[in-house]
Amino acid sequence: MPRNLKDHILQTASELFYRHGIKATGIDTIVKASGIAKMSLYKYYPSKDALVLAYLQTSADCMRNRILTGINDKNFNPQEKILAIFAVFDEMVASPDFRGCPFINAAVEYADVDGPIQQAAADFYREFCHLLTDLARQAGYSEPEELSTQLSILLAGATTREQIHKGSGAMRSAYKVAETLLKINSAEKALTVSGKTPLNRVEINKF
Amino acid sequence: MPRNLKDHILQTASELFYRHGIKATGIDTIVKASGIAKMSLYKYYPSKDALVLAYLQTSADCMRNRILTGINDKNFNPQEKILAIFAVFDEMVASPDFRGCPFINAAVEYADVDGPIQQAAADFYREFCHLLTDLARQAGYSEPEELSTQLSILLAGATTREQIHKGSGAMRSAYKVAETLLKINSAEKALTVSGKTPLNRVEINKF
DNA sequence: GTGTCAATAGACAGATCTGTCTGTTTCGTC
DNA sequence: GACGAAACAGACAGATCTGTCTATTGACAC
Repeated sequence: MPRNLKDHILQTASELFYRHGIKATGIDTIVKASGIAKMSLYKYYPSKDALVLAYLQTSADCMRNRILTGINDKNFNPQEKILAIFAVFDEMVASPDFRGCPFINAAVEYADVDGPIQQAAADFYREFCHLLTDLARQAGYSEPEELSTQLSILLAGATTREQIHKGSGAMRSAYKVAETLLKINSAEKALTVSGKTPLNRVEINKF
Repeated sequence: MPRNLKDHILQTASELFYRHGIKATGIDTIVKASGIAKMSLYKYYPSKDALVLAYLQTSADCMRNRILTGINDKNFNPQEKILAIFAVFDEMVASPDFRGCPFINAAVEYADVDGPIQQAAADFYREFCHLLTDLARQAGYSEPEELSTQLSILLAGATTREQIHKGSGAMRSAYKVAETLLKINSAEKALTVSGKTPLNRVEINKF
């Protein structure tokens, strides 16, 4: 059912790369699974590395979409948006197909290569932290970069833990910690600015 | 300089596995790097998988040693021991040879294999969480398992982040969060038990 | 010296992987 | 029906990987 051959190849390859790992997925496996000819694959993707890069690209697009949809659909304030990101991640790890973060996995598989694949993985991570920092800044926190680092650590750690022990509920634990951090930093910031503790407006409570 | 041939092979293999990845390290590479004959390797380790398992075993031993040394040397109380674990991890990620957690990396490389390698990785993680839970219980926290989950998330997340972006100081951020969590949960526990807030005894401040 | 045994050196088999090449088939357009 | 481009089918080269095999070296006990 390939509406577009190039996309069909990429989609099949992406599923296999994510499920079994990149190095464990050979070209012949992709060719057989997608039911296309090997020459067609090499026509659209001149090498396996090119295909892997495209896979990481679409993974980044997909992730970005899910996150932005999750935080922009309802009219959340910045603080609520941050917590909504944890809800998006909780959905992700709950999927039966979940097998960790594609970027971290790729970075691990291409250990010593300081090439485009490592770069792509690091780039997405950087972009993601940037989003968190922006939200923290918009929410008015005094140390947005430190806070976003802490939040990204929680997300990466819970993702990893769910990868090793599926269904451990790690993302919900991470959510609780994030809630705490937002409350505390919010209070600190308010104290330094206005001298009194603001209301706690974090009441999404998806969990 | 092989005092013991078997150990020498394992040590060389371990360094290569950790630095370049397991699948990226071939038997011939190990043979050349260690300066031994291939038959010697297969005499002591009947397959590459056996060598990988031994690698994970020694990694676990090494990690366990460092952690236990870090928390048992001085006479820390349980709360201080928990924070001392973060100090040990901060030392680890600061090493120029640091390239992430060997167990997580192995689990990622052997994605779909539900065999002994995945098992060994999951086992260490479980054992480690157990230690954290015990310490949390000894410290008297009301929800030791939830707390240990949160702490392990912080450690795994900071380890991952340092792997992707070396020298980002993620472990110190994780340390700060851990400190906060210990304070807060300590207060909660004390309130439920005695009705008043205890002194904050966490004053290691290695950072 | 001689026998024994661990270790070496390196060829080898068989499998697998990436990437190329050669035909053949299919299908839309004229 | 005829043409041409796209896709298929699969053999093939060359590299690499695991694991085995043979022949040789070297050291130590007797």
